[in-house]
Amino acid sequence: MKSPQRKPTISDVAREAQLALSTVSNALAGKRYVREETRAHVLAVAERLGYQASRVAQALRTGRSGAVGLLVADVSNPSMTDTVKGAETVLAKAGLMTLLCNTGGSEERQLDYMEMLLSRNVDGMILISQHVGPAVRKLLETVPHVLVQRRLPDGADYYVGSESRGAIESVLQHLTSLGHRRIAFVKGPVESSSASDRLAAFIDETRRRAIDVPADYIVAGDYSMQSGRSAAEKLLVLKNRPTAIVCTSDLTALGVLEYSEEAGLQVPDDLSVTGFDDISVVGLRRVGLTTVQQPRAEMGKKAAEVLAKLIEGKPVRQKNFELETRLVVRSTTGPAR
Amino acid sequence: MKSPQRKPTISDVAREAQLALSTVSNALAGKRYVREETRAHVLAVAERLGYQASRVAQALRTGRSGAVGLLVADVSNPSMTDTVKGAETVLAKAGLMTLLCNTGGSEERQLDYMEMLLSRNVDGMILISQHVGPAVRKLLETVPHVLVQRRLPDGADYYVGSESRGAIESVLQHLTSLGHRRIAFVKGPVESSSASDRLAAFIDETRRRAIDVPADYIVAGDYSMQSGRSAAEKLLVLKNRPTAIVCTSDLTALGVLEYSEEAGLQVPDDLSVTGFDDISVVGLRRVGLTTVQQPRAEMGKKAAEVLAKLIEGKPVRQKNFELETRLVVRSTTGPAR
DNA sequence: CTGAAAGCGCTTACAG
DNA sequence: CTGAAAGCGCTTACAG
Repeated sequence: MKSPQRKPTISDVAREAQLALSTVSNALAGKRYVREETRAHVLAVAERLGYQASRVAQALRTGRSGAVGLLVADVSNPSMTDTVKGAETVLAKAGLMTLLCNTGGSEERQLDYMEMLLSRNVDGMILISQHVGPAVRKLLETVPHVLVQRRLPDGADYYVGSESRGAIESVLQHLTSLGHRRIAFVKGPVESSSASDRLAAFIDETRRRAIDVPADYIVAGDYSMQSGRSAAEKLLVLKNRPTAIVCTSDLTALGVLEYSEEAGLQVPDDLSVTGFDDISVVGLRRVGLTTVQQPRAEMGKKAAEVLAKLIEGKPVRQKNFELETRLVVRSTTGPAR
Repeated sequence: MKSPQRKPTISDVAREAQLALSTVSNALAGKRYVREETRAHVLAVAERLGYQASRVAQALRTGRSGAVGLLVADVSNPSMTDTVKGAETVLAKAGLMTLLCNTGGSEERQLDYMEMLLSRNVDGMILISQHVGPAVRKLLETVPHVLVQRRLPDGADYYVGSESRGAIESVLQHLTSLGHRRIAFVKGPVESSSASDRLAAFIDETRRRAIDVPADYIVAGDYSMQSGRSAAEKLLVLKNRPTAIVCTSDLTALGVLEYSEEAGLQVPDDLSVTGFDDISVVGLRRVGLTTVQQPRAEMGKKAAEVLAKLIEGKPVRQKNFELETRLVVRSTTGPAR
């Protein structure tokens, strides 16, 4: 009579099957030469006892935990959430569990999490828009990892992002074709490489089109809705007010819209606004935001695919993956007055 | 000279500190009687070597993994995402890591995940809107757990939800005060206890107010935007068309709005619509959805708090937590014509 | 093809 | 207050 509480272990299976522990292990793993009958017998006994191998013991013995750390600034931010889901789904298929770490954008919390992950022997990490300073890199050296949306300029890491330059280019193409020449820009967080890519693209593209961008047309932001509001607040009091505002996140664009409409402006008659991401709600006709569609779920999936390969020791030749973006024109952009 | 690759283990610390392994372990754990000087010495050596205890080894030895499974149907669904974040944050503070499991609403995947979690010796589980059938309950028996938003009628589990009845009551109070008598209702998924709570409340409250609800005023839905669209499609062709549609999720309400406006109706002049959740975007003036605010983050936090206590073996007397909801009136509801 | 033994890195009685 | 030893549940050379 076994205690009903205790989970059966591999020894229980071995005893019940009248075989050595190692034979059971080999049979279960499907490795080495185990006679077909033996294996079948082992499997049957394991099944009957309801045996489930302890991943904890396996992890200790093999050094591989079958788990991956997923670090993200804010899981509840709609522009991250699909990436998280995409990554988790692919990881699960690859037999890897996801340890979710919501860092809130704090480097300290990020480092704490990373150490916890390392003490749990994670097989790898995915960092979505995380800090990549020296302390972080130090820890990353010891483990396979993929960076998403934020990287270091040296390009030494595996990186998945989206194509910034083409995106900004298509936004400017669209706005200038509507006659806009006074175009402002709301930046993303300074630490973010994708934010600086977009800014650089904006500067280059406006220059190329001989569009003059006064210094006060470029305002700070951090991808949040609130930063959109304050950006709008600053831009709309300018003497030579912009006729269009390019935002680098949908939430920011929504903040700009909200503030501008509260201030009595008509969109798009008085002001055109563009976003970045195409989060689900902005496609509603009530919102109708013109924006750059980013393949958010695909970015998560791609990052997970690359990481899974790295973990399995398969080579991944390409280091940088810049997925394609696409401009979606809706109703927040119109002809310049 | 140590290999730079290998992480230091407790033996390394013991050797370096010239002490027995067990003394180091005791010093680090802060347990038992270890002389202050000894402890200080151990700590210093551990620090110097950069020693981090292996959680994997600890988990195997103690049976406690310090990890918790968080099961959710869809992390990218804005009505779940704050709950996930709230739970993760509180768990992290309690020293528990979160294993994220995106089940996609499939009971099979849920069960697979649960077995994986069990094989990893998780200390507990939080199930957000998950299945709670016999197979699931069987597995739950072996581990502390808290259910969120969906429970079994027997009330045997710890449960965190939101107050459905008062919410529906306030919606009906609001609509009837605007003169609505033809009020339709879009249901949530049938397996969901909160969905059935809301339906029951709707039926009771309309009856109490002597409002007649024809059978075809109550239509199926699953909280998704798409189900809102199809619900609207069905409702708007009825001969005796409703003047108001009560939805049990914001996404559904957005779907209803979208379809109705495409069909040429004016909201709220031709039709009033209410939601449930108050996800962030519906508060924008462009959307302006009248809805029931649910304390989503708090639900996650509460669930995590309860679970953390259960794991620490502290008693939690209250089994059911129904957090308060609040009606937020915006611009999708108006007088019945 | 099968079995006996060591060991992954810890914690915890137990003895001193 | 400190140390020697067993054991958590596995996998993996190694020998047969």
